[in-house]
Amino acid sequence: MPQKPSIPKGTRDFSPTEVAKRNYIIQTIKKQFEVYGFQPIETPSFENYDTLMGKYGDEGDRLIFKILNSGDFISKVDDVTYSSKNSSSLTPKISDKALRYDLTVPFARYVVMHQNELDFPFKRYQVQPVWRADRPQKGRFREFYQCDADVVGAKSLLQEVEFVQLYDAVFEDLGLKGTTIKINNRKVLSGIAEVIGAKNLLVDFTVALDKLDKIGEEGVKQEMLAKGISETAIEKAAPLFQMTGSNHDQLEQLKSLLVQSEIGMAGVAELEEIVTHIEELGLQSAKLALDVTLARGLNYYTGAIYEVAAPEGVKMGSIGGGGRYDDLTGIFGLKDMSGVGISFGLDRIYLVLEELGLFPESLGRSLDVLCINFGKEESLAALQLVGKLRSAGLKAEVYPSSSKMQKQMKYANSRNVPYVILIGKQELDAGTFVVKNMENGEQQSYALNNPGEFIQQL
RNA sequence: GUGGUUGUAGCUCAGCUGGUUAGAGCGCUGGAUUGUGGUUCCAGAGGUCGCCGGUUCGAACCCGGUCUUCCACCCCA
Repeated sequence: MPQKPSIPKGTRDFSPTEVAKRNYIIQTIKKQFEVYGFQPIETPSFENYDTLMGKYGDEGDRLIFKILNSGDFISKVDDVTYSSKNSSSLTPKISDKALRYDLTVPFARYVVMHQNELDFPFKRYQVQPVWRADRPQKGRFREFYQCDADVVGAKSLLQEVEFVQLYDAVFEDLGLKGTTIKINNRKVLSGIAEVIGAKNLLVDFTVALDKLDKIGEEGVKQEMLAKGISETAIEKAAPLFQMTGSNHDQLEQLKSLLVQSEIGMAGVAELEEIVTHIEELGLQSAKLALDVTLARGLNYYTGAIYEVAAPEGVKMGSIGGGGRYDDLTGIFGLKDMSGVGISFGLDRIYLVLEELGLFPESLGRSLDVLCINFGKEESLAALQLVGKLRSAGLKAEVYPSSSKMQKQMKYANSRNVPYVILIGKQELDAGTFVVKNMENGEQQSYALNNPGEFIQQL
């Protein structure tokens, strides 16, 4: 009985066309990363269990794919743990490796391990798959690519400014107009929590606030109440729900709200500097928008937070995100190493470009020229010609067998080949080859000993 | 992790209150057309109805389980 082929939930096969499109996005991103001075590194697909666990919160721990130990791992578990049937205490005893969950934590580990070889500030980029044991949905996979660029060892806000420009540059290159780069600052959120007297409920407060555009003002208030935030605190936070106007208008409103909070004012000052710089430098097609409700779950962010929204009308979660983390390497024993970085979600950008029809047409072209095969003698001449075309950098091939012309033409058609070359008996005798333009059907004849004439026409 | 949803030919989908040999369009293969594709005409191939079990004289259809898809939570790229 043959096994029915299948792949795990949330994973995908990629066809030649899909790979071409994905590579197009990756190359565009990598090119800008390098133009901005980042260097590539790669890290293993799986890390030590302890490297990853505890870095992403309880929710994150649940979504990490653990790798079962090799050998007779179960016999090494003590009876008490084994019979307790408690997954969280049993897992670390039967698994000491786990699949990479993102690229930031492995990068932090990398920086600490290689600190003596690195020149700081160190700017690295990394394009690799990550894995999450999530339940798949549209734009959510269990295996997907992240494209990260981070700087460690530089506290200057100029880095934050550059990352906004980098986002803009990539989306401009991809022809993706109208993206919104949302920006906020963790210090502002801390300040607000402080001012309203909910300092110890910062996380619950920000998570609830983050949902404003989704569940509305009433929904947010209810969730805050449910999380134990007092009504007077929520009352004080009320101005946040009505923040309107330009980035600067909103900053002014924040200032009056946060005047009592040192950390809050520091966050506002940072935001102001970034926003002002970007205004002076200008952006090509993206829009920078201050969004006080932007929270982002990852708890290692300490300063700026970014999130990129697809153009209006495209229903898709964020296509990129990032921020400043002052002490990411601290957990691995390297103190005072500030980092800031951004990430592009390749798979989601793909879906957005597909939905908007923004992939260049040439990506579907796997072949520039197909040579029709008329028989033994003719195909030899065809191979010689194809060799010259290949030297000129054209993707060219001879149809492998002298099937019916109709079949060969159909093949050319379905492979989207723009030019078909015919070398039959007549041409061979005359020392010529005929080029058929598949788009308009026009045919032109060239000398076999001078294919350069044809190549120049392209 | 919670709740829901989907699965029929390579693709997109029909298939009535359970009732003979499960259909269409597109695609594919062959022919009309022995040196010309994307239009047309003719013919043909192709299906364990996701999988396992149950109810029934009888199941694509009803029930249970399982896998998958998509959606809402949770969270997130």
